[in-house]
Amino acid sequence: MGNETMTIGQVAAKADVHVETIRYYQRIGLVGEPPRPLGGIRHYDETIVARLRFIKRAQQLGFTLDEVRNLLALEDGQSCRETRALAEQKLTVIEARLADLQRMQKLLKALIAGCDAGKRPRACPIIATLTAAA
Amino acid sequence: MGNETMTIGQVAAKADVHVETIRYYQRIGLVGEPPRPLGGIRHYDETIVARLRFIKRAQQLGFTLDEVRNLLALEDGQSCRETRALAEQKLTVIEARLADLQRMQKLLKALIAGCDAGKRPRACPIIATLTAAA
DNA sequence: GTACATCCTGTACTTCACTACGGAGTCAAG
DNA sequence: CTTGACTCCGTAGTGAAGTACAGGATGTAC
Repeated sequence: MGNETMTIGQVAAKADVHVETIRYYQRIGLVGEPPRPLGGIRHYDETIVARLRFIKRAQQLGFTLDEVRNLLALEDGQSCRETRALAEQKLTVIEARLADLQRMQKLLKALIAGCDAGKRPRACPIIATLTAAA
Repeated sequence: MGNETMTIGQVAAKADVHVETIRYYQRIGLVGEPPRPLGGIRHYDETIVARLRFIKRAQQLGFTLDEVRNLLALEDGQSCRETRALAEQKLTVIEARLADLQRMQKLLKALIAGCDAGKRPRACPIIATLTAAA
C-alpha cells in the first residue's frame, strides 16, 4: 500500500500531525527513528504512521502521552489485564472530571437564572454570590 | 471582626492559599499590595481575604485567572449584563467540555466491556481498537 | 541577646504537549 | 548550477497557575 520510504514530512502529512510533533515524540521515545544514512535524510515506512494514529486515538480517549507510553508497551495485545486496568483508571479519572464539570454547570445555570429573576435596580446576583462568604 | 493588621502569612492561612500564591496574584495585578513601611513588613486587612475567596470561588466555577480579572472589574455589581455574558460564555465552554468527556466515557466503557465479552486467547480488544484504522 | 519563624525581593523551575527558530546540510527541478 | 523546498539538530519559548529557592532583613519568644 503505502510508500516504503517516506520522508518525515510525508509521514506527517499522512498521519495528520506536524513534523515537529514527530520529532518531539522521537525525543521523548514515543516513536523510534530509523538510522540516518550518513549525512542523509531518514526514511520511514508505514509502521510509524500506524503508531502516530494509535497515539492520536489514545489521546482522544483522554490518555496523556505518558500513559500512551504504557499502552504502547502493551501493544502486543497479550497483556489484556494490564491494558484494561489502565482503561479503568482512566475512566475513573474522567468520571471524576465529569462530576466536577456537572457541578459547575449546575451552579452557573443557577446563577444565570438568578439574573432573570432579579428586578432592575439590584446588585448583580452573580457577583453577590461570588462575594458572599462560603 | 477580623484582624486589621495581618501579615501575609496570616492572610494566607485565613483565605486558605499559599503565601506564594498571594504574591503571584500581586505580581499579575489580581490583588493589590499595601504600601511597605520602609524596610518593614506589610499589613493587610480583611478586604484581601474577601478578594482571595472571591477568586477561589470563581475558579471553582471554571473561570481562569484572566477571566477572574474581568469579573473583578465588574465587582461593583452594577454591570449585571456583562457579568451574565461572561457566565454564559463560560457555561458554553463547560458544556462543550462535558460533551467531550461524555464521549470519552462512552468509548472507554465500550472498550472495557469488549474485554469482558472476549474469550481468553484473543488479542486485547482495547489495543486492537487503538491499532485499527479510523 | 540570640535563635527561629516570617517576611522581603527576585529569579528560576514545574507540568504538558507542543511550537518556533536558527543555521547548516541535502535533494530534485529547471 | 542555482534556487527553493525540505531535512537535520539543538535550543528556547508558549500558556496556566502556581511552586521553589536564594539571600537578606525583621520581628518575636525565650
